[in-house]
Amino acid sequence: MAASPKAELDDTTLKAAPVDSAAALLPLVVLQNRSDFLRAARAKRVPCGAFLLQARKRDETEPGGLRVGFTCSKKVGNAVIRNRAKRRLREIARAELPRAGLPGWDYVLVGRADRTISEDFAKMRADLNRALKKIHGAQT
RNA sequence: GUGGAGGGCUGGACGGCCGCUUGGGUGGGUUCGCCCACCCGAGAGGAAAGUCCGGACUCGCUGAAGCAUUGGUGCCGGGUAACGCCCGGGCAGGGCAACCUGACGGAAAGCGCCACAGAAAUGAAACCGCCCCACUUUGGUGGGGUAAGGGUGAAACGGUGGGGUAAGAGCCCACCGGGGCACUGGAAACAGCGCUCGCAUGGCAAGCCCCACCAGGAGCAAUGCCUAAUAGGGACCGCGCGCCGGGCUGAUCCUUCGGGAUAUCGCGGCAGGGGCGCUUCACCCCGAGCGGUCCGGGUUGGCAGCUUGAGCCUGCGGGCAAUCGCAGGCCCAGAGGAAUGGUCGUCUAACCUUGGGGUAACCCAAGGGGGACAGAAUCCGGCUUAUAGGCCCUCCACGCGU
RNA sequence: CGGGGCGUGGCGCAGUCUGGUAGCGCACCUGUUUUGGGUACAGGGGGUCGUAGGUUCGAAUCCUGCCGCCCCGA
Repeated sequence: MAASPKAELDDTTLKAAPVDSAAALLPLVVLQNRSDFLRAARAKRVPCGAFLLQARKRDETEPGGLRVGFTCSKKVGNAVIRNRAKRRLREIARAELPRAGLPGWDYVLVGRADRTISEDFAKMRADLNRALKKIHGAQT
C-alpha cells in the first residue's frame, strides 16, 4: 500500500519546509484522501467544546510535514453554515498549529452544529492550544 | 383617511489588523515543470437553491428519409436559438372594482366507468301518482294511455310562462338555451346578426383513446492531449470461415529455364456479416474473423475544455407589449477536500423595555438588541420554491372635506 | 450530472395499477381461564394515508408543486 507517486506530490513541501524554518513556522498541508481522514478518526480524539480535534502520528515511511483536514457534516447545517464553520476552523488552525503542532502528524478538526459558528473566537484558539498540549503531553 | 390591486428596485454601511484565489507588471530563484517577494487591479446571488423544462457545446454513440414505438405539448396570434416560458387577444369562472384565476382540442370514432340510493345512470323504462275503459263483494282488481307532479341522487333525456288535453307530452306558441346553414366584423380564436330545425343524444379523456404538433441517445466525471505505470489478458455463448478473377511477382512450389501450378498465404471483385426498433438509400468497418455476456488487471496525477457571452451599460428608432434593429462604450469570479474570508470597533433598520406627549394611529428621549433566504462548480433562457426589512410608481372601492 | 424507489395506527407491512368499505401481524387496554404470572380465548381503543393545491359527485388511490429518507450509475 506504499504510495510511491505521492513522493513526487509532496516533494515540494519537504523542500519548502527548511526554507521557512527560519520564521519558525510550519507550513500546513491539507489532507485530501478519505483514508487519511478515516485513520485520523480512529486515533486520538479530544473534544474542545465548539469542535472536535482528531490527531494521528504518521508512520516514518509516510512523507509530508504537518497536515491538517477539516470536516463539517450535514449535521452542522446547510452549505452556508458549513462553509463558515470550516473557515473559522481554518483560521484557528492557521493561528495555532504552526506553533503548537508537530511535523509528521495529521490533525483533523470536526465542526459541530451551532457552537462552531457562535463560540467566542479567542476561546476556540485557547481550546485548540490546550487540546494540542494534551495530545502531545500524553505522547511523551 | 381606511381597506385593497398591480408593477419595479434594493438585499446593511465604514474602518483597523491578519489571510485566500486569480490577471498584469517588476525583481529574484529554478531540477525549466515552475516557485518566491513586492506593486497595481478583480473576486457569489436574486434566487448562485430545487434540478422541473428548453438550448448551446462534445462524442466514428454512423447519416438521411419514411414507418412504428415511447414520451411530451394542447383556445388563437405573436416573440424567441428553443421551450411546458413570455406578451397580446378570445372564452369561462371569481370580485362592488382595480384586478385575479384557468392542463381551455375532441364525449353523434370506439371501449370503459358512474359506488350507495333510486323504477330507471344512456339511445329505455315506470315505484308512488294522474287519466280512460271493463269488472266489482266499493276495499280494490285487470287492461290501456301518460311522463306534468312526488320521491332518490353529484347528475334523471332542454328551462319558464301560456295554449291544449280524458290526463298529459315541443303536441302548438312566445322568450331563453341548443344544433345546422349563410352573411358581417376580425389575421385567427371568436363575436354579432339573419334564416332554419321542435330539438333524446348526461358526466368523466389529470381512464384507455382519437386528432394536431414536437422530440435520436448520453452527458464537462462529456471530450481531447501529456506524464507515470502497464497487459500484449482469461472464460463462455452465438453466427461464420463461400464464390469468382488475374496471373509470373508480392510470397511459395515445379522446371527441360521457354515457361507452368495457384491447393495454401497475399491482391482485386462479389456474396455474406456488423455498425440505429424496422424498411430503403448512402457511408464506414470486417471479410476470416466478428458480435455479445461475464471475470480479472490498471487509472482518481497534470493541462486543455473554462469562461467574450442568445454578454452588460447608454442613447436613438420600430412595435399596444413580449421583444427586435442600429450606433457608441465596457470586460465583469473561475475554485478544485473546493478561494471569494476571519476577527475587532463604530454606526444604522427589525424588535424589546422604561419615561414623556397625543382621543388614536403614532411621535420624542434613554437603554438593550443585532440582521431575511441563502454559497458559483461547463455556460445560457425560463419555471418552481425560500426570503427580515426598506424605497418608488400606477390604479380601485368606501368615507370625509372643498 | 443523471436515474430509481419509499413515506399508511407505537413498529413492520397490505390496499394505489382498475377512485366509492382504510385492512393484517406484533404491541396496547379490558374481561374470562389460573392460587398468581405466562399461554389460550373473547371484546375494544388508536391512523391529518408526508405536505399544499387541482381534477372528480367523491382522492390513500389520478395530476402538479414542495418536504424528508434510501439506493444506484458515470
